[in-house]
Amino acid sequence: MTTALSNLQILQTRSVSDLVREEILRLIKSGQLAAGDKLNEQNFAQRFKVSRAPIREAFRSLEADGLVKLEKNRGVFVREIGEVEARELYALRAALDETTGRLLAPRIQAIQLEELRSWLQRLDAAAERSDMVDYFELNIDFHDRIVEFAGNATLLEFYRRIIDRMHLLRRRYFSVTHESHASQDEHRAIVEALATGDPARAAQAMRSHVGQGYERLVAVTKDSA
Amino acid sequence: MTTALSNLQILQTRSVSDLVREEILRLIKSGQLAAGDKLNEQNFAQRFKVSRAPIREAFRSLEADGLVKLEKNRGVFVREIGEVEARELYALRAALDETTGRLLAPRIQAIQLEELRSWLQRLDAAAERSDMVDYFELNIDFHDRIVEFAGNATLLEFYRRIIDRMHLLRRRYFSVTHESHASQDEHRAIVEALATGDPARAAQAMRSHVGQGYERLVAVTKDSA
DNA sequence: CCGTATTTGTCCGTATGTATG
DNA sequence: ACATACATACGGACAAATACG
Repeated sequence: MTTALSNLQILQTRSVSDLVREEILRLIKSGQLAAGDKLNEQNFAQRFKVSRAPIREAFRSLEADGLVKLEKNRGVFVREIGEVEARELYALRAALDETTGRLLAPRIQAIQLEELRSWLQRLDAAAERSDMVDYFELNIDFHDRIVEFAGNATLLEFYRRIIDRMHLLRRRYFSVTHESHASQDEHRAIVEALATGDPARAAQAMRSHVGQGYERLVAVTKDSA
Repeated sequence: MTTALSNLQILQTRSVSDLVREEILRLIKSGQLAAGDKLNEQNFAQRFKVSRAPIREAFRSLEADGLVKLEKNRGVFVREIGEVEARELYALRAALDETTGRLLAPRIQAIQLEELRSWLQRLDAAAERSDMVDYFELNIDFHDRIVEFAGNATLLEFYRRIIDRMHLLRRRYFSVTHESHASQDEHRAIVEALATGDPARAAQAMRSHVGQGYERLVAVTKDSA
C-alpha cells in the first residue's frame, strides 16, 4: 500500500526521461557501462519498454552532465577521460574539498563528527576484509556526507558532478589493498582536523587527501600501462 | 564562400536541439528571458519553425545546466535564484577563482599579462563613459579569459556553468557607476598579483574580488528591497 | 566505389494531466 | 465543483545520414 502509493508519487513527479536518466547513471557508476561504450537508442527503448523520445531526452541531460558525448548522426557514447582531464578533475575536486573543509570546520556539530567516525569504522572494517568494492562505495559516501555537512547545496551539486565524472576513470580495485591504509590515515586526519574547528587545517587535510588520491591513481595507471 | 562552408559545417555538427539550446541560453544571458518566466514548447517550436522534439531536448539540456526547471505536466520555467543560492554561488565561484589564481600565477605568459592589461583599459573606458552594460560584458570576458589562461579546461567548464547561473541574478545596472571604480581597483590588483608570479597572492586577490562582488550585490538587492 | 541495412534526427498524433471559467 | 480549453508526455512514422558488405 505504502509502496504502491510512493511508486505512484514517483510516477507523478519523475518523468520517464528522469527514470531512464537515473538508470543509465546507475549503469555508468556501477561500471556496467564503461567509457567509450555506445548507447543505442532502440536498444534502450526496448530495454525500458518506452519510446525513443524519453531516451533521447535522457541522453541530452547526461550530455550536459559530461557523462556521455553526442556525436551528430553517429550516436551517443560514454565519455572517455584521458590523463589530462583526470588531472583537471582532481585539481577541481581539490578546490571544492578545500572549500568544504574551510566551511565545515567552524560549524560542524558533535553528532556529525560522531557519524563521520562511524564511517571511519566501517571503512576500517571493509579494508580489514579486503573488500575493495565495498571500500570504494563507503569512501564515496563518506566524502559525500562531509560535503553535505558543509551546508552549501550548490557546492554539493557541483561536487557530485565531479565525482560522477570521475567514475569514468574507474580504476581497477585489485592490488590497492595496502593503499587503503594510507587512505584511511588521511580520512582520520580529515575528521580530526574538522574536530579542531580550524578552517585552514581542515582545508589542508581535505586538499591533501585529494592530492594523495591522485598520486595513487597515476601510480596504478602507470603500472597497468 | 568561407562563410557558406563554415555554416554548412555548423549545420553538420550542430543539431537543431543544439541551436535551440544556444538560442535560449542567449535569451537568458541577455535578460530577454528572466527568472520565473515560463517557456512554452509550442511557442518556441513555432518561433524556430521546428517540431517540439528538439525543443524538449534543449530544455532537458538546460535543466541539467541548472538554468531552467522542468515541472512535470506543468511546464518549463527559468530558474529563480534566491538569496541562499546566490551566496552559495559566490562561495563556489570564490573557490574556483582562488584556484585559478593559484594555477595561473606561476605560468602566466608576458603576452597574456599584456592582454589582461588591455582588458583593464577597455574596462576603464567603459566605466569612464558610464556604459554599465558594456562594462558588465567586458567584465565577464576579462574573468573568463583569466580562467582560460589557467589551462584547465574542466575548471573553465565549471566556472562557466557558475557564471551562466549567475546571470539569473541579473542585478540592475543603474546606480552602480561608482562601484566600477572599486571593481577596477580589484581587477588591477589581480593582474598585478598574477604578474608577481606568487600563487598565494594571486589566489588571495581573486578570492577577495569575488567576496567584494558579493558585498556589492547584497548592497544593491537590499536597496531595491 | 556503390547499394543496402541500420541508426539517428525530426515531425506529427494522441492520451494524460493541469489550469481556468 | 464541473466542464472546457490547453499544455505536456509519450508513442509512432518518415526522412536523412552513416556504417557495412
